[in-house]
Amino acid sequence: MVSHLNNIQIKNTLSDQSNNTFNSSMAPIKQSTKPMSETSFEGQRASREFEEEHRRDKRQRTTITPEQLEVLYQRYSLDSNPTRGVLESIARDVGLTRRVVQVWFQNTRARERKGQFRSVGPGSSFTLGLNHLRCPFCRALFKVKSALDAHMRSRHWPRSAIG
Amino acid sequence: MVSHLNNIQIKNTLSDQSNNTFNSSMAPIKQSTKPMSETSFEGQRASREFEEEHRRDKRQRTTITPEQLEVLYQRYSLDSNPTRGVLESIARDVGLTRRVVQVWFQNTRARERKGQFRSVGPGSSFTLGLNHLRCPFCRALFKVKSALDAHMRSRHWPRSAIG
DNA sequence: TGCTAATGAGATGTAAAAAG
DNA sequence: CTTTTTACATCTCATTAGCA
Repeated sequence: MVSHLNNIQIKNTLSDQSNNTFNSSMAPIKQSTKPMSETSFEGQRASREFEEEHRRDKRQRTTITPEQLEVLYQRYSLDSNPTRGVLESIARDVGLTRRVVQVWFQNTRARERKGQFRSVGPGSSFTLGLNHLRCPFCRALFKVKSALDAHMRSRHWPRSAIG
Repeated sequence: MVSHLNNIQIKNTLSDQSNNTFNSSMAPIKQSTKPMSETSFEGQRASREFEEEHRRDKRQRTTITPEQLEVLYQRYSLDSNPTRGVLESIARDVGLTRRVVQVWFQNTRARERKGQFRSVGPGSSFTLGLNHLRCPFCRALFKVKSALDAHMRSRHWPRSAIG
């Protein structure tokens, strides 16, 4: 239950960012977010390529790009519980490791259970802050739901709904 | 439960700024290469690299040139919420760090939200100090709107203003 | 002095880790 | 696997401060 009094726990993030420049200490290559080869999803991660050898003490947070997200959601709509093989296929497809994709599916399932999953349909919206709605695919912000809906329809058409 | 933190918890306010890119702090490279105006203060700033390491108590204000502004506004008109990758692309494009461009977009969004996309204070009175209109791209001043419009058309023609 | 780049704090989203 | 927690990344909003 982590009853440590880590409430206070001054986060070292302050010093983190400072000395976070690519140090020379080569940490054991855990191979998490390897710079995917020359797939269609390479652009955004260019700046992270020299981050592949992650820091020992730092958590390596993968930034999933909107393009990758779109594919992931699309596959998720087809099967939210893919087998290991399918998982690896998806991973290769989007250019992420199997582990990352797996975690994403786990988190997305949990998110959906909690009811905060891409409710493209009527009803709930992605409220955030005051009157800001964020598109789940790209990160565009909108002030009203109708605008977000229009954006979703035009830019991220849910073709998987066709039956 | 998600017991949100009511405790002290020193915030990691750095989360927004100085991220892990090759240029964390210092690095007087930020100053954009001034194309035409070779002023003297630039020289003294550049030659102060070493001293800058010790005294970084001063805030480093980047001067964005009209040329850079023009590109920034152009990209902004296409997408006011660029993804990380796009942001870096823009940064490379204009020759500024990603952080600077990011801050510019944040400030510009805030400015736009407040209804002052650029200049022109509240009350919709075009009075800018002394009945002056300022070009959003360069900083040229005009007394009447028609003059500004003409200037905009001739010098900063918005060819792709509409996506 | 006005405009605005930069900073700080609070809030939100979520990838990754820990607990179950 | 699920549920919960942690850490990090980014946003808004308010404020500070640098330069023409």
